[in-house]
Amino acid sequence: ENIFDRSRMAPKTPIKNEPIDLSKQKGCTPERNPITPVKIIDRPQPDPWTPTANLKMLVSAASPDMRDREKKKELFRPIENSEQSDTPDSLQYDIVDDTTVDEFEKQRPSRKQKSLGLLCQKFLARYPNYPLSTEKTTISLDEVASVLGVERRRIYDIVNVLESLHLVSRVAKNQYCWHGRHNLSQTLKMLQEAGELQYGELMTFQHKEQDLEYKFGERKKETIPHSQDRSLLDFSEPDCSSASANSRKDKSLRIMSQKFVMLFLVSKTKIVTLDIAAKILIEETQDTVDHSKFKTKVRRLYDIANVLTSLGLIKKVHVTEERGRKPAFKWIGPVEFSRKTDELRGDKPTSDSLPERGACAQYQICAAGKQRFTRHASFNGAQPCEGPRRKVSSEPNSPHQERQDEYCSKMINLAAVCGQKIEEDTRNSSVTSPFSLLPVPGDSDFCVNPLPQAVFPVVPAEVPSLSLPIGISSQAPHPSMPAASKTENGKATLVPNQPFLCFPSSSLFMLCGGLQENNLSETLPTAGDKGNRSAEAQAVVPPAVCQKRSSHKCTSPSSPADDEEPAAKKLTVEQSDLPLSLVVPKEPSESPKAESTPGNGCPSAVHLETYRLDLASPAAPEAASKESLDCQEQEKQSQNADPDEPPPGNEHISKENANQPFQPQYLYVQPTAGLSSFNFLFSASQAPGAISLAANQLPSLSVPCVMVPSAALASFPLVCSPSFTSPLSPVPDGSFSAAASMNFSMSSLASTTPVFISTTAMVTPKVSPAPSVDLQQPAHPALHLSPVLTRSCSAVKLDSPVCVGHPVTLLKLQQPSSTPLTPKSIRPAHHEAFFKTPGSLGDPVAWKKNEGNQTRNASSVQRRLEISGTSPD
DNA sequence: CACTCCCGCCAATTA
DNA sequence: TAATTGGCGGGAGTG
Repeated sequence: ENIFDRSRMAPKTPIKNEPIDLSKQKGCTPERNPITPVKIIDRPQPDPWTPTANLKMLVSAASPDMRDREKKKELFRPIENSEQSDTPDSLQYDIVDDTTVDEFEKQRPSRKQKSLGLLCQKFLARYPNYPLSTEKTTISLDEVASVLGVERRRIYDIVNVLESLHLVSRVAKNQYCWHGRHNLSQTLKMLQEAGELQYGELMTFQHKEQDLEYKFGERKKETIPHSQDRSLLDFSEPDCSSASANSRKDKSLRIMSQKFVMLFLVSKTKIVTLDIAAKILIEETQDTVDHSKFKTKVRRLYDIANVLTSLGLIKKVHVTEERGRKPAFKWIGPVEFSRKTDELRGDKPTSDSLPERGACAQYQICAAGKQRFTRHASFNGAQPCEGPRRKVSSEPNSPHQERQDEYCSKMINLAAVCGQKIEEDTRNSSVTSPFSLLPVPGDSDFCVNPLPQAVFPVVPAEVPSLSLPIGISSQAPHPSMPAASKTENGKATLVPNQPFLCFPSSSLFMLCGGLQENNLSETLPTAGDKGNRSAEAQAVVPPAVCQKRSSHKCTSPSSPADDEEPAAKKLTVEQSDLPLSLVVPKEPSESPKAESTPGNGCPSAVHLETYRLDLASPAAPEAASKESLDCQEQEKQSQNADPDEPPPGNEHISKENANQPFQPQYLYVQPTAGLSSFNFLFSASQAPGAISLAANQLPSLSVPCVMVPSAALASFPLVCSPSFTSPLSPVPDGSFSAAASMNFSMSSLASTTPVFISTTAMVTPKVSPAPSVDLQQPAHPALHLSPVLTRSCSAVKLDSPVCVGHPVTLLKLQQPSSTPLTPKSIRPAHHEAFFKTPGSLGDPVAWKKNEGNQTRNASSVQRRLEISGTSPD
């Protein structure tokens, strides 16, 4: 392509041709360039005349308009062509320019060519979506600005939004570190959680109230009264005392961006209209909002929306209301993860859990002030690149909150609910999905490091297929992304010589063999309920199988049935795919089985589907699921699928257990998008029942499990295995019951850092041959868990790292010699702070907030659940 | 004309 | 104090 371009370009800009750029870029960006669109990027490289930005600057100075325009055009062209339908025009345009004199060029590049969205795409094209952990990609603002031919100011617009999603972090002046999408799902989860806290109630309302106006008026009032909510929100408002300091921050594009994203994540329809968003984001009450302010907000939202669109997270649509057609954006990014969390947490969040989380989230998001988070460092903490942060000038923001938001969100929801027609915007529709697929087998990031001694049977080959890079990647099969599909089709990518499978960080899998002991007891009635939520696919495998897997791909017939059964299994699988994340409404009584059946009308199923739709590439999930299926899973699924056996999930499970000797079993949850951020590991021994076969159901948490951030998993092999059985399990809601012991590994750990978690005991990384077995779980899992956790399942939400941290069970190996991470990269402190439970945080404020909200939250949650259950959309 | 949103002034923050 | 960031809103491009 480069050549091509040059040939094309050469005539135009002789000067520009310099190879150097290429080298530069390479240096900057790791090899992996994303997708085709990236190519576009490549062009820019060639374009850049000078290796040094300065030079460029000079040149541009010399012949400002012309040069810039040319550059821009060139840069843009590729993108436009690929993305936009206008192509024809643009092409002509380009051609003309090329051939003709500069004069033509002067016809300024259409405004579109200068759009922030386009610029952002160019920007993104320069960096891999999933950079290797080893490579640190630093972004020099000056350089990027010069290369892209724009003023720095514009780069800030992009970077700020990216930073809000933790795709980049500020390392130093003029320097940002590119993280890529590795943490995106986690970030989104967090945002979702935070969003739920802030806006969750609204959702409920919307459901109830159909009348928009009603909301505006009365609802607003009602909501306001909840003073407690306020506390949750850290966003300081201008009025606050600290206003001066905070004011800027408050309005910051970053925060706006996060809030904006939250709205999407909270919204059932995933559609948010600009005006509503603007209203919500405006601090003042809606009524007071003056027009100018509103206008300004909208402008900003466009800026943010452009970037998000470039990221492939949203797309433009129009909603038709009574009043007319309004511009809106629809979330097309991963959704499930969020759902999962909910589910996991259980509907019934204990009062504690929710608040806590909320608090944590809040901190991150909002508060810059308090902790060192100034720049959202909290999120970044784990990342290698992290560097100096700006000082936080002021204190904690005043507790403030925007009631408005709530009601705005309500409104939004209502609107959505009310039935608006949504039209995709033609403009954006063409946008290609930004995600690059990089599930490269070889990629270090995705590969699990082999332990010196393969302790565990590693994930079977089957598994590998499962893991895809974050939800998106999983979708590879999607037609749009042929390349991906190919790779993925292959089942597991094993790294040569390595016992472990490579998988994208997001993917989940797992397993360890555990002992079986009480398993049966574990199957609880709850399982059924929970089952719904619970992981879709779980399988119990005989030990033999495990071994096989470990060493070899699943192809081997470890389990008789496993290998074959494709069709039926697939179907089941698909459903199962849905990650826990999906909001599966917990339905109280429903047995999972129904869900398990494909096509069932179960609400959960519906949701799942919906999500899929939302996903950029709908097809992907299925494929992913297929791939992902393990033999075990397949078996299970097959069983589930079997019409013959519709036994309730619990029974089902138990049955299996009975049939098969308990031995080390593996359970893995598919890494669907929802799950992407977290991985669950269940010991086989654990209550199988808990993990209902039913695909969509969430497993009951009663089972001891370990949740690990996907990132963590990716980097190293996990060992876990709480073999103990938990007695409790009867948590009706399926939330993780107290019984379940859960350990979270912190994402904070650098991906590279190996983490081992065992419910019972610690395992040294290298050593654990059979950690699970060896370690005995204390009788009561609760011990390990923080009180909070024990109390409320909800607290345990998968996603929230918050919960993590309980020292006892968790082992963090901070710096394994093996990992190259720089000391900086590892920042336990941050993480801890970030994730800590409120109690651990010790932040009084947060704590208070939590408490205050607890009751409320719980109620809201339930409401939500109900709603979700009933309305599949 | 309504939407979008580019552009760049200039203030807040940092270094 | 100089430089970096980034809020903000005028007003232009687009349909």
